Amino acid sequence: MSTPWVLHVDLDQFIAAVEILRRPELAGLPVIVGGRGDPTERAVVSTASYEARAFGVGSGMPLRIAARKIPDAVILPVDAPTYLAASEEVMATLREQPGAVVQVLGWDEAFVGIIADDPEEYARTLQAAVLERTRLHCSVGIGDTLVRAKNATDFGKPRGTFRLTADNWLEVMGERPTQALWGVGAKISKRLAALGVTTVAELASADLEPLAAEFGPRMGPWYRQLGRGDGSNVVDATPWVARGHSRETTYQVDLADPAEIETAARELIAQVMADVVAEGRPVIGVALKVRYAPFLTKTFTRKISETFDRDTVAAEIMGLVARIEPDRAIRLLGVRAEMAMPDDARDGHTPTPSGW
DNA sequence: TCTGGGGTCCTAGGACCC
DNA sequence: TCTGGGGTCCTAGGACCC
Repeated sequence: MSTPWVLHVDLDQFIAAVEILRRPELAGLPVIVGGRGDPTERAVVSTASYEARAFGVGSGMPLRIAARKIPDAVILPVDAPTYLAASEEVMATLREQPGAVVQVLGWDEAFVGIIADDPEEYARTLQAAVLERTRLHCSVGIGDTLVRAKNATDFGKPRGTFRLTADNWLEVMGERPTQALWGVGAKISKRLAALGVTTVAELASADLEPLAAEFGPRMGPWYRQLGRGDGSNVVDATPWVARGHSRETTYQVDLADPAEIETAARELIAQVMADVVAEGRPVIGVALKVRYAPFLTKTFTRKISETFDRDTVAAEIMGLVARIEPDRAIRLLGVRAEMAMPDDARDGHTPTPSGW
């Protein structure tokens, strides 16, 4: 009998794998991709190859620390256009699979909705197609909901498949910490622990009232649902519409001079406006993010109720720049423009990690 | 060891209106 | 004289994801 399934396709060490494709001599070596490839700069690791991960290096780690852990690692700069091109080929391959509904989640992952009676067989065919077309390996999580498919993928890595359904969810996930769930990070898992909830099974059977009191009427119930693996099984292929665009830069040397700060802000504004003009949608809000050294971040926002031209948008942002506290060194500046959404793109929705 | 850059969504509190 | 109750909008901040 054919039933609906959700597949979660995740490329194995995607960025590192793409780099190794064009430099095959790097295969088997600890490869780290991050920043401009210079470990003396302020930057973090985007992806580490499996060989590098064996030394404890992973995404998000400061490049400087990664280089210290693996002195002879190959450190490469991030080359976004190349990864995007590889990603588009992978996604095109997924869309060619019979009956596949594809929802892209990022460069290296997607949900694929299918109707099949043997989802493992479908997954293996899909993996072979991706490998043949792109020479990239992927892992596939199989589930009866989006959440279960997403969580299943880790158990299939690398190059394998794993199935999580209502039948084996608690058996497989129940004793794991809540942070293993997609959408529960360090902060939320700590607040859950304060309520006496440390495992997935405990979250799945927790009382709603304390959860709602702690996290609000929407997020409280949402977390318990995550703990159960329940939720939608609908894969949505609707093209993604950006809510806004932003640019931010961490300066290698902290900024202190007001003239320098103004120049930096104007550069970011020009970049963001270029993105917005390419979209052709009106700007309805702007924001300025400031990180004072060493690590205090502040955000100033300004909502705009009319459609403003680019000069007015720039002027609004410069008005926010004027609120930067003087006499404090600045490590990061970010500028963001929020755009009006098309009428049909703001339907009611349930809370979702990273917008699916 | 010292923390990138691009996004998304939720919550709390104040202002303002009736 | 003292201050209800509901609603909406805006701002700031927090948390998470890849």
